Amino acid sequence: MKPSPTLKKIAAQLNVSISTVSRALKDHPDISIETKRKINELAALIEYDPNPYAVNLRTHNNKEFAIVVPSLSNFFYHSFISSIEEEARKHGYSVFIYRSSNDPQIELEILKSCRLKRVSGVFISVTTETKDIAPFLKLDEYGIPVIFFDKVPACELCNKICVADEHAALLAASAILKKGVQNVLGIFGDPNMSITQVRYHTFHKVLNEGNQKIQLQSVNASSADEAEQIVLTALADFKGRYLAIFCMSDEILAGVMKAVQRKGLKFPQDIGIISISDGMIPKLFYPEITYAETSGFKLGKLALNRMMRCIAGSSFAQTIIDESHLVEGGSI
Amino acid sequence: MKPSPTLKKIAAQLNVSISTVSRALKDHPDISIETKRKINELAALIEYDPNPYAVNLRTHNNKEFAIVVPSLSNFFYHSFISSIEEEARKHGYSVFIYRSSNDPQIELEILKSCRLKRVSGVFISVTTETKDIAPFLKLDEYGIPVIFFDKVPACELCNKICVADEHAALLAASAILKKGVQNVLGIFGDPNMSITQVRYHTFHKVLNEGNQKIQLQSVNASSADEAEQIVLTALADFKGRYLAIFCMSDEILAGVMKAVQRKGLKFPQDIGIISISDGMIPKLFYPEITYAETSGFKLGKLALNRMMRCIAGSSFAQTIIDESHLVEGGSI
DNA sequence: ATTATTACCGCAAACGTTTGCGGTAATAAT
DNA sequence: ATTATTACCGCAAACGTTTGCGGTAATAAT
Repeated sequence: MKPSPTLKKIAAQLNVSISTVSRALKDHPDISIETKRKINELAALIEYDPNPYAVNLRTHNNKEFAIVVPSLSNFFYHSFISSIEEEARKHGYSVFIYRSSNDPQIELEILKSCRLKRVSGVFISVTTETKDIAPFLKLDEYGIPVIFFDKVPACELCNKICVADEHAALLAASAILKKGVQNVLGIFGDPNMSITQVRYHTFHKVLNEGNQKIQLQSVNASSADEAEQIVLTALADFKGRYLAIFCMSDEILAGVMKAVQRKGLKFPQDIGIISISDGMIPKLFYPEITYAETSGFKLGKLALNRMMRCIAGSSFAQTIIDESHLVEGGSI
Repeated sequence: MKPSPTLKKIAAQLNVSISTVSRALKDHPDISIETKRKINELAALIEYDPNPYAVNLRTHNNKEFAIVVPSLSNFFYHSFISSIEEEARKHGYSVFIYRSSNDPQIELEILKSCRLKRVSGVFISVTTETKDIAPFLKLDEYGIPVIFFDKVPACELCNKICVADEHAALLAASAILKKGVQNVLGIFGDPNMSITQVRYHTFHKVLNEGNQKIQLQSVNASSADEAEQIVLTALADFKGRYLAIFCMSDEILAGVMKAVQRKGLKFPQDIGIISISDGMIPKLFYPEITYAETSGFKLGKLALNRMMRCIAGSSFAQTIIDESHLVEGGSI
């Protein structure tokens, strides 16, 4: 366990003061080029790097962003995080990721840690059980901007970056209308989640506003297995009539596909399928599933942009919503 | 931007010294219960939390692990990381995740940051281009244990945690033998990766040692699309004969399934499929794909256990290899 | 030859902790 | 009534930086 190089050691070796070394390494104009040269040389030789704890204790600022997510296994997060990281690096920030395991207690600990470490900013997708936004406001009090994404709390004066729930649902519904399908089964997730409500509402509104007669049935499924069962019974109900199934999420799509394969149905001939997705699952099937895309990439750039403004002093709260687009796969 | 509570403020308010406050909060026996009570009360009231930078500067130890991965979109990582986190929490450690984007340069920066922050330990899956292990040895010099997992460098005296490449390939090959299939197509990934070599070697060895006459053909595919093409041409070659396809990875499985669906083949009747996987992709199909599992969960526990021993002073390098098991899905 | 400017550097305090050591008042032992 | 013990607390240094301020020697201006 060898000791780390410090300013003090450089100073002693070169018979100068610690302040001089510190200033030389920061290229301060007060220091002569000759001493700067000597100091930089020695520093490079012994591989000096400033102790971040000492620096932070003194200066109270670090260049780090924290991203907090409930889980890692999510393609949307993946693209969002990649995007943020790439952009943050350009601004000289590094980012690390915390995982809350969808546990509000752990989330709280993570937030506290972010606060104590005085990170420059926090991007967070909250737990499904997160109700209390006080801890987030507290971060703000300490001058740490918080930007919510994907799973956002119901809070007016927060910065939020949302996937295009509404637009995606609209695109999917429009696609169904264009196909002239008569019977539609919509499968949605947890009815308590705002994402579900928005998608449900928009989907229904668009389908009902179209001047076609559509028999629309909607149900909620809390798991892939449940979605599978729903489809199996629906297939019996709609026997003989062409049915289009709308899947609100990848998880539901997975269950639906299980049922479709189990029954040996071909799409788009026997049945129509359309989904909202980040694009991974839909591409596993043939024909590929048609979906309204919710990619995190552009959103990440927007989020970081918003963050930089917050750091620059903007206290203006804003909700940014991405646009979606339809990816035709041939499943409807 | 309100100021943080500090020991000094508590001390001033209560007319005691900073040392007394510090000791009281740590339940030091030198402090009377009465003063302890007062101090703890005030600390709770103003929500005092020690400044981690000051603490670390003084004590040189934090209770944090870093996990470094090339990418987040990987189910094996997901289970491995979950497992590590869960276990680490029990030991009072928190963990954060760094993402190298498979870029050796970024990886280097992350390692440096880990070193400067004197994290308690690093779990890392290296970049595919990482050749130089010097930076890792340097961490060791500073007393920071490094445990490699999944993508590990060729280095004898390192702690490594590996998925059960050999065992998984063996299980898959044995399953094929048991089914008595005559024609086998093995599709493997990048032939330069050690993981590919091990799986290839074992798979071939087991199939050839079985005293059955098997026509085995193996190819490498660097993408899902390539795997799909391979299957399409193979189906023409093996026309009329029952074929079993072994997929070394999820990516290859995805390509294979594309071809199988495109041709409208049913498994296990028309074709047999078996894979090595963490279990997500295989469960999307019906029947589910039979696969040899490479789960990170148990491995994570083992890795953390090894880490705790390293921290306790063990300098003994060890390679831990997980066992795999076959998950029957009905695809062969 | 005195004064003002410039170039260069160091002192010392501060950030917020932890901890060895010593010190006083109260109690217990001679 | 003196000495030894105990209970409780504070001083001060240290961790490794940064930075305002002042200070000296050399140069430029009077």
